[in-house]
Amino acid sequence: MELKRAAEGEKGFEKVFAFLRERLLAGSLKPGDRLISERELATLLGVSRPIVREALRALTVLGIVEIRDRIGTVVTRPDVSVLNDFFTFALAQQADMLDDVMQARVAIECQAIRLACERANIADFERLQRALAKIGETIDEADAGGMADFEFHRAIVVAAHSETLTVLHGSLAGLLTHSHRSRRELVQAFPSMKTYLIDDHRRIFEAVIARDPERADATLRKHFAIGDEYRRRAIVGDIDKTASG
Amino acid sequence: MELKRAAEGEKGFEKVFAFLRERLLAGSLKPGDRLISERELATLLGVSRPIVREALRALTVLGIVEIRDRIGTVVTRPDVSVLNDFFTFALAQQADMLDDVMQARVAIECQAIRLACERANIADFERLQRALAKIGETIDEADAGGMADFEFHRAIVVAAHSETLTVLHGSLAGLLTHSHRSRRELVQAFPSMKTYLIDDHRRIFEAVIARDPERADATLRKHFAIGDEYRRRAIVGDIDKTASG
DNA sequence: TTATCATACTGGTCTGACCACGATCAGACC
DNA sequence: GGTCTGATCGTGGTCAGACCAGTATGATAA
Repeated sequence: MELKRAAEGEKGFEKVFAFLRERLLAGSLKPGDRLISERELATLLGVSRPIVREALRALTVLGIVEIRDRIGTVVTRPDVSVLNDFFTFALAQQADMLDDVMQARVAIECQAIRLACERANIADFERLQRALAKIGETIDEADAGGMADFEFHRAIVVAAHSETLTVLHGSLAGLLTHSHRSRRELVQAFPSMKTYLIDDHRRIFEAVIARDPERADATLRKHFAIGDEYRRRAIVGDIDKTASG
Repeated sequence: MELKRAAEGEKGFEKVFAFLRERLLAGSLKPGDRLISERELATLLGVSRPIVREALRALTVLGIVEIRDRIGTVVTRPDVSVLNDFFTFALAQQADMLDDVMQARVAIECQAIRLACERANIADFERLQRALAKIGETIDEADAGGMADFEFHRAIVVAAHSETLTVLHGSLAGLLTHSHRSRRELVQAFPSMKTYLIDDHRRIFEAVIARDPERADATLRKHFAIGDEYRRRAIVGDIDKTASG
């Protein structure tokens, strides 16, 4: 794609950034590797050092690279915390993005649970079971409860044994972390939510145990839909009429 | 001029970045606002211009700000597409697992098609229709055929009207681009694949038109599964016994 | 009033320098 | 011979001033 014009057409910052991007994407620069010095990079690409520093700083805020004072620049393992930075900024005005990110999380998790049904091993089952138990134990605690919820869903993705899905889910879930707290406050407003949380997660767990992808997917999807419904009611101010039907 | 390094604790880049972050989070800098010039910012914070540029560039890659040549730096509306860079880099480092990335793509696309069933408008339908027609027209061409295939799937995601999904799909599809060519070569080896390609995409299209999320998801999922099956056979060297199964 | 042009300002970049500190290895010391 | 020490070199971190190429604006000319 656009990787090939790296050394030629672009100029200045773009040139350096594209150069490094190419190496990073191609795999010739792996996590742990140390880049050549800023000065060498500058002369190599025919630009000045400040420009090189712009590019390195850009990669730094993207979490791709780490500049170590008086040591050098090393490639790091992508860190999700970058997304939190972005998210903090993004949320300053545009709160509607949350729903969008949530859609992506649902996507990843539903695919993950399908794979989990195929690939999960005993250890995965046990992890899910522990997370499920934790959800029951911490149902009345806001923070711990949210944590337990998060752990359960993470366990699903881990059970899929797909690193890509794990990374994506971790990133997306991280973005949603900020809203977790407010979401858990719903539990106080909607007493019926407690049984929903416990039963729903148990049903999801059972579907995975049964290694039934379709059921697991459907159950998980329904789980998210109900969560949305609760949130919708909270906005409307409709307090717990769920039992009435 | 005196150097006031101990002034604010942070220094250099951090100082500028923190300064701007404050204004951005506090809301005193809103989208559309134009920042003061780099030179003014530099003298204001007691740093040099290159440092200011590092900070501005950092905000640029985060999608918070846009540097316009000879115009100035303006605050932009946060855009999810900045995550594209991050995900591209992050996923590239585990590129050995193409199949893994494919799973993520399936995840995104299946979720997208569900949303598309709800949100697609006439323009989306028309785009899908055009892409579908293109697939039929280019069925015998390797490159154009692959492009048409990609366009169709992209049209699905676009129809979901979710920027996050679009960005993620774009990143993942980009990573899979390298394998596209080899995949299209299968069409030559498996004549039956032509009807598969055309009919399958048409069925997917019809499901979206019918606004039937379940059917669309299932059909799309099956579409991917069949593609996998063809690839598996190609590896085994089993040439076109598809009609039998 | 309108059209043209000079000027001041913007970002984009380069050059060359200084600092403080880590790494390294030769030489001194035990 | 082995260990310690210290000078040198390389690194990132930063600065100051300069030039370029366009834009925006206002003053001047038509």
